[in-house]
Amino acid sequence: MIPPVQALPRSRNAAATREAILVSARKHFARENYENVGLREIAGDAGVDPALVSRYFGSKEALFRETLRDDDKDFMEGATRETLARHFAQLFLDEGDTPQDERDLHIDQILILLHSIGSPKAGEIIRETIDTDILEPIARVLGGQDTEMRAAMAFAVLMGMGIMHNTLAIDPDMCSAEDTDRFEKRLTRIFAAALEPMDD
Amino acid sequence: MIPPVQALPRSRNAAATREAILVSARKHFARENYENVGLREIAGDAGVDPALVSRYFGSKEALFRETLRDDDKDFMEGATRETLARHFAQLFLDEGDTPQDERDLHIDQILILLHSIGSPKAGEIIRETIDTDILEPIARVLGGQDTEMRAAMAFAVLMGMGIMHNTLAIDPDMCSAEDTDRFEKRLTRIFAAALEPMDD
DNA sequence: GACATATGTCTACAGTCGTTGACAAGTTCC
DNA sequence: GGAACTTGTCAACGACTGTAGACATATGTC
Repeated sequence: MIPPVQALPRSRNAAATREAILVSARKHFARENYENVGLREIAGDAGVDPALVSRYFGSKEALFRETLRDDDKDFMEGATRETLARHFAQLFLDEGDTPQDERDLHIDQILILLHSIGSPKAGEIIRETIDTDILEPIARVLGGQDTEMRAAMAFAVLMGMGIMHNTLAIDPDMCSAEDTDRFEKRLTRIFAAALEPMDD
Repeated sequence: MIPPVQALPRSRNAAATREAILVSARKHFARENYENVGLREIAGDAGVDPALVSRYFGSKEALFRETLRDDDKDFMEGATRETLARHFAQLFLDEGDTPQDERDLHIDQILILLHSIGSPKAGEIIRETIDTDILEPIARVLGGQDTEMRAAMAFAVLMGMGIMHNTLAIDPDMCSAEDTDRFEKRLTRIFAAALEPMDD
């Protein structure tokens, strides 16, 4: 189903195999639940013995946490207070001008969040990640009243849409280009309602 | 942690114990992942041998499906095209005039959906439930263009907010009554943006 | 009371899981 | 070439899971 991450025999190199395991783990966690991903599958796709995973990362939980780590991740980059709503809509619609592999990493990481959101063991890790890597950056860009509230609500919308689209695979059929256009317009309108300060 | 559903010894009564198992299952699935809920826990809280669960419901999957079934469930009852946005906001804010136990059942069922959304085995069942029990009723009330799309987007918002609040327990701190008020206003505005027909 | 049936329990199986410790095979350095 | 170290494999443990079949016990009927 999922193509092996690293088929070629790797010369002995701790850093490289560690990375291969991490990449394989990201791929799997982005497709399935925390509890439904086995260390044996991760190791298998990385071309490695399952025991190595435990030894390199300590535990499955630690591996999962590592999976979400990203040193230079700022997905609000380039967004100003005025373009926020459109920025969010683009984020969901997979547009914008971020380089492809960086974008893929971000998408995988968001998918990981969405898939394991209901898992008690992964929950604490996910909560932290959302707090520090997502909500705070959003709130920092926002001005005016209720920055925390608005950030949380906007991300809630993004999350709901993401689950609808990726996890549940429920999509209103948008056959024509006009349909897509109206969807995008409405999406921007919703994000605006969540993000913009109250005017009354 | 979770108090036993039925502590008293039950006289032998197939229908009653079946119901007790179902109630216990609902409680557990509303608090944890599909794979993290064991038949032994469900049976334990129902005061019953684990084997009985398999015998009464056939399989864990079938039990889960039964958990979501509700013969007279129409959570759009009383909503008109004009009051929709407020109806949704009230649904989330736990207001309205539905009787308490019926409301509790609905909330538990929604929590079940949210918690196991990432589980591959429960996924198909959840998808069906959302389609027939939620999206279609919403779309039926809506008029005008893009009824499916608007229904899906409104539910996505509801789902995102629900996960934020219940599963992730992330809430913008709303200390004062005015905070809550502004939250409610914004929520209604978001739902309106998702539900109302485009006017341009 | 005795039988038949419905209801519930007990034991155990086959499978999966994460993790560990002993061992093998490379690599590096003297 | 041999020692010291790193890197990877193997086998297995203990804990857990959903489920099935044999068994026990209560209920209902004659």
